[in-house]
Amino acid sequence: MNKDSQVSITVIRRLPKYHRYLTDLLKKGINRISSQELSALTGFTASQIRQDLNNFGGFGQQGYGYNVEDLHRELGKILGLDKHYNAVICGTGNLGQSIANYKGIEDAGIKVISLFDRNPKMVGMKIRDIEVRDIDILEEFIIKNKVEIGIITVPKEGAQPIADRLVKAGIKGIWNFAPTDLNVPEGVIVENVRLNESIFILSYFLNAMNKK
Amino acid sequence: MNKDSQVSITVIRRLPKYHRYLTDLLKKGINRISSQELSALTGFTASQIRQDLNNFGGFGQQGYGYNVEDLHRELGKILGLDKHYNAVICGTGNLGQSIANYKGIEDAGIKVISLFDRNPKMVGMKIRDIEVRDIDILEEFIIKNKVEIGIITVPKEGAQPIADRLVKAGIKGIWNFAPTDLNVPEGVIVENVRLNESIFILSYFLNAMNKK
DNA sequence: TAGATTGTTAATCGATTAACAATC
DNA sequence: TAGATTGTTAATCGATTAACAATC
Repeated sequence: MNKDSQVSITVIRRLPKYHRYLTDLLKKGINRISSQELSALTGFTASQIRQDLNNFGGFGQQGYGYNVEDLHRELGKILGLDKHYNAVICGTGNLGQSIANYKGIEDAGIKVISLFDRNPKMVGMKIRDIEVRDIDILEEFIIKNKVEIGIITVPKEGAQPIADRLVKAGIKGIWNFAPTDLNVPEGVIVENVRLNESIFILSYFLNAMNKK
Repeated sequence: MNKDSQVSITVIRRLPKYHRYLTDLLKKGINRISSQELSALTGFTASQIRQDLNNFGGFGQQGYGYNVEDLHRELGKILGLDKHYNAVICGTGNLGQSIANYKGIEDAGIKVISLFDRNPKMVGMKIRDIEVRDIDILEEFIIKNKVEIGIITVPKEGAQPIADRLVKAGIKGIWNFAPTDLNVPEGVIVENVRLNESIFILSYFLNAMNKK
């Protein structure tokens, strides 16, 4: 319905980087930036930056550039950082615990309100003041607490069954750390973190470099 | 020098997914697959798959398709999974510990042989049988043990100084988990894992979805 | 041989870059 | 006003898809 939905994924994936540098600039007290200066910071071309931003409206001013505070705020809105969501983490292995301790998640307006595990030894424990609950009460908890995001840090094999349960309980988005492609109905967002693919890419380039 | 280096990064980033599905097929004992079947699995078009693979040579056979074992092995070689590298993890926070415990890293032929931290309370501890050493002896250790990969899991501010030290000590590749863009000399590979950007993207699509 | 499926060229599509008029 | 820099159109570049001859 809105023009946001037509903006290509390649553009969207550049937005967090813009936002990150604007956060830095804001901290430094810089209140004005040109596309050329942003280009020097981000490595994207000035032309591309202007094109990207203009997908969402004219945030700049001719002869001046962009106001850092305004642009930062607008990008934040576009990224939905002003919205608040409850999340749960499924799987309390090392990765699940890392995510529970990861502060960056709050910058996206997301609050982890419970962890879940099937291991009775974990149930009842607290990680950064967040309680670990039995995976049996997952659906019940999600519905009761208006949880909209499920974070999957269980092993590969368990990921799809958990995703199915999350979806059935009404979750809207999944942050998936399991190295598998989840099948979810249309309308449910899945964002994958592919550690395995990332390390393979590093290996590829090391290998390619050595061949030269 | 070799044709690999001309292959575009968009193609390279699809290779791990091919490899992953071929690993699955191999486990299932399936020994033949067509580009069309691979398409159904991966979601890439059959045409794209044939194009991608032909960047590295003709692995298929007309009228037959691809031999799963052969293709799996060839992709493994292309990704350098047959090579072995020593790695160290800098930073023993939750993320560093997760990575130390992450088994997927071994699939890339990478062995974490030490962790480093500046916190004296951590030094001397073991994580999954890997010793935590004082960050002061980082360079010495790298040179002595032929370490080629540095994994950065320290906070944002510490990332660049650590990267500089890693590079000076002769490291060839960096797996960077800090939310910052590292400056390294040409020839040093940096592969970033951007948890902050990933969660922002999830937020974006949740927000976009709700607007519809 | 007939059928199937690759390898590869050509066509299309989309993303990036260049250029410049609009305008602050 | 003159200078600077955006917003936006046009040109270029690269990636994806379609098509089909080659060939197993």
